[in-house]
Amino acid sequence: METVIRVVYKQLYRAYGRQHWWPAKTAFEVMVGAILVQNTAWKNVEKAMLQLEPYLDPIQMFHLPVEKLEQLIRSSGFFRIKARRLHAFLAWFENYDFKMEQLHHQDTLQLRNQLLSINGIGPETADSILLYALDRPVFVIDAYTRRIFKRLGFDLPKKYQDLRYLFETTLVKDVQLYNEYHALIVQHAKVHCKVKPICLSCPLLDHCEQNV
DNA sequence: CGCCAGGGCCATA
DNA sequence: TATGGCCATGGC
Repeated sequence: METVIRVVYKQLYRAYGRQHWWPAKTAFEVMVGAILVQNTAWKNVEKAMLQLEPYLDPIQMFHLPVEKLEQLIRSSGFFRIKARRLHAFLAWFENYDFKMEQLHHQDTLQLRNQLLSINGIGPETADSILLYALDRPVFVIDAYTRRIFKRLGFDLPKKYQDLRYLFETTLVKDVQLYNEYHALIVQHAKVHCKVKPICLSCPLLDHCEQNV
């Protein structure tokens, strides 16, 4: 299993190359995007981010009326819930004076627990923020990760923490590596393994039991 | 047209 | 602990 995790990374990197994620200008945008993209196509998030552009500042966004915020992020779906989640996140960020620098002083585990305590931020969103906005060595697990390895015929741990632990102990503890790997998994999912499991051009073909 | 996206919460059993 | 309903828009 551990070997496969490393091999899959090599294969994906060879097939798709460097991904340079997260697609956002600032760390704050990354955090906002991480919430908006929950169970949503990134395309829809892009439109919302465009609407949000004049308010892409934590203080301004926090003081936005929730109804206004709802309309701005409408295209990202679940807009009422997500507006609340964004606001809850910003209320937490206020504890750090809305400053990224303050966040950087905080311990990773502390940050993770705090993020998870915010209503609307679960494991994947928290870890996405930690990895892609705060450059912490945290491996992000998503549905694609489970799907890909399941297709390869492996029985992964069901619990999020266990699966994350597996990746983090198998791979070198490196921010750039975790960043690339998760990005590659998402990129791969966009091209292959979407609905039909059979893909002859799949870079993981040799390992995929569906194709044998 | 119907399906489903880079989840998470909450109510049940 | 483990399912199931729910949230909602837009691309394909």
